[in-house]
Amino acid sequence: MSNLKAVAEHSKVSIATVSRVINNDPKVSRETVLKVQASIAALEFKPNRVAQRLRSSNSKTKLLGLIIPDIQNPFFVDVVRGVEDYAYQNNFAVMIGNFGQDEKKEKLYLDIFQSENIDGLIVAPIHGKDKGIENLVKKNIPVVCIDRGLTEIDVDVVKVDNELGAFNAIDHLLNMGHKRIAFISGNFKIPTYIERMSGYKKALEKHGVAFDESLVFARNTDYKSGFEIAQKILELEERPTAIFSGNNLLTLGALEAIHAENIKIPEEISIIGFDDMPWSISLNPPLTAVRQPGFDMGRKAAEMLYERIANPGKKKENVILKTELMLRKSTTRIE
Amino acid sequence: MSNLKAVAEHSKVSIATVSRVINNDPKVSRETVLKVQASIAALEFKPNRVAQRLRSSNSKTKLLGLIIPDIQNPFFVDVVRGVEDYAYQNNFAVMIGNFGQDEKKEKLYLDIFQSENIDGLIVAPIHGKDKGIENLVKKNIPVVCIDRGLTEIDVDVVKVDNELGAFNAIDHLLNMGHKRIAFISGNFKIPTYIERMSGYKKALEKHGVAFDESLVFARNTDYKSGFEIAQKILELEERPTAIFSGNNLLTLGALEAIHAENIKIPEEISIIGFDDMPWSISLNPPLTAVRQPGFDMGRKAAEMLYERIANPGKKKENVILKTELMLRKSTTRIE
DNA sequence: TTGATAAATGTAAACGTTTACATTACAAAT
DNA sequence: ATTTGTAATGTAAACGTTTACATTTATCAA
Repeated sequence: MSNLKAVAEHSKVSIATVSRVINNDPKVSRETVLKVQASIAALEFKPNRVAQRLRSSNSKTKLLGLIIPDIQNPFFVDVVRGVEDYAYQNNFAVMIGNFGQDEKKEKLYLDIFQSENIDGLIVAPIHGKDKGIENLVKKNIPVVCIDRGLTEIDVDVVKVDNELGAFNAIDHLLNMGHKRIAFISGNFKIPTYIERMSGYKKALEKHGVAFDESLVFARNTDYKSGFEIAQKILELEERPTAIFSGNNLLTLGALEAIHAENIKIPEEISIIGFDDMPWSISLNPPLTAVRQPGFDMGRKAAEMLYERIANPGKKKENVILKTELMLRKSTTRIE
Repeated sequence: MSNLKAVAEHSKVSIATVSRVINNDPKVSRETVLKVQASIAALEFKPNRVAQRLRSSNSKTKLLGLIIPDIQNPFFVDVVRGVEDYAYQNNFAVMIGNFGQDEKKEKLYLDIFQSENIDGLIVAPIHGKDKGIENLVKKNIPVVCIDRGLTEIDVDVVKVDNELGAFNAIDHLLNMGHKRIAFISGNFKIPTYIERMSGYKKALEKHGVAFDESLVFARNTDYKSGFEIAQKILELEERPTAIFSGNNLLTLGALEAIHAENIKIPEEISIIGFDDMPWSISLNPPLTAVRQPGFDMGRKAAEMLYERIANPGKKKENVILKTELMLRKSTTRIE
């Protein structure tokens, strides 16, 4: 690869001048700008971003870190797309780390990204007391948390009103006459699920239905967990009339378990899933789901990160986006 | 962040010695190793990967580029997971670029990744004559192509036998008595679709069914295209009895169009999708699909890249993985 | 003509590493 | 006592930029 020096020699100026040209420094004459640009084109010179990043701490070389819990979860894919969309428009490159709910892996990515001198980080913390992320914030590295916040420290957050989202879903079921509603949750270490649980309880309260702990199941957030938990639910002596499933992978697993038992949805059991997906409408039957605006969350987070990089001292923000209950065919009224 | 110098001062050795310690250079005494390691721990020193990368060209700082056409396509998500899995085990970091079938964006990522001094690149070329990628290969930057190869130049490739995959699907439909089989394809600039088309034709040939160009539709590879093309297909005066859909997003779009018209699958129309997905089994009805081993492709590509980095001169490889036809409920026999 | 001021360009240090080469210390061989 | 060899460590240049500061050149007022 050609470098500044080569360009400088080619156009018979100093490397400083070339550097100024590529950085649009106004104090270089029109004439030399053209000359240098010609050389740059001739030699197909591209500035080395590694050297740029090493030299200048002030985010000349735009690089952004994005750490997500599970790239198999289409919700996070939407988030990635949102971040990437904004980044691309603003000439940032994005480095993605996927930690699959493995705390060690999350830590590793935190370290690597730091060592890569990223300008800022967007991350979905594995839990609310994530020390690794706290440290970054304390070091004044720009951080925006997504989907989940941090409890011990003030930080920018973009999330969804999980409590209200869950509340609305359960409220809908209760309105349709359901009383025994099972909840397939993710691990309660994850703040999101704590909030959804809280929405679940509040809705029951509102309708004067007693909370029954034996209807709540929390394991991992993957397909298999959904499948296994649903199997257990279906075996219960007094079978629930409805299931509220905590994320899209759990829902898929649950659906498979239900279909495997040849149980009819919604006649024999109703189901609402958290997370709406492109295929929800093509499922059997079309799934009633709580829609999270993943793309918007990603975009908003990137935007906020951008602002924080530009202005590190500014007050921390807490953005809460709305969910939407998408009514389809997987729920029905019972008496 | 603390640096080599700080550690050197703390442990009263030269920075060269510290560098040797972090690189496990055998020619440093047991004693000093311990002393330096203590300082490293005390100061929480992490080597700056940017500086490492700048200084040493020989891939000390393991960084890998991965460029994919569409992160919304779960097939590519599987590929990403495969690559990441291998990378993580071998202490590589992965930088991901998603170009959304936009050639400009692909070019930009190619440039950026190069400027980032990546050690190697895994990429799904936008078409077979991709000059940008050709250039990288010519510059001896380790490159592995995935899903699609390059026609003009010898390069490592990991792909799937698209022709055979499509052949088997169409053969299955023909065996069940279908004669008018529509093909919802992606753009024929993309080699994958050329190959699938070829399999489609060969199957027709085998069964002595005349090829009817008006049954082939090629547009983009997204949800919307699938929906719109399916609408057109359903409006055809003589409606096809089966649809072969070129990728999972197209399939989803097509399904929605079919459901919107209240047309029964498979009684009124059969459908097979290329790409099997976790939710295929929960679709209405469970979808017969051609399964591509995305995760394995990703892992294999990463592995090959690793080998090429270690041994740049080695002969280029061409790995072709098998597809599998997952028989479910979206196809039926007709007379 | 001179001196002052501004504009354009150049010089060289710095960013945090790696590494070729030089130096030191010490044991073993002469 | 001198040489030789080896192991451990240090010195300084290099990677490709940016940028504070210095220098040159041009412009213009006096």
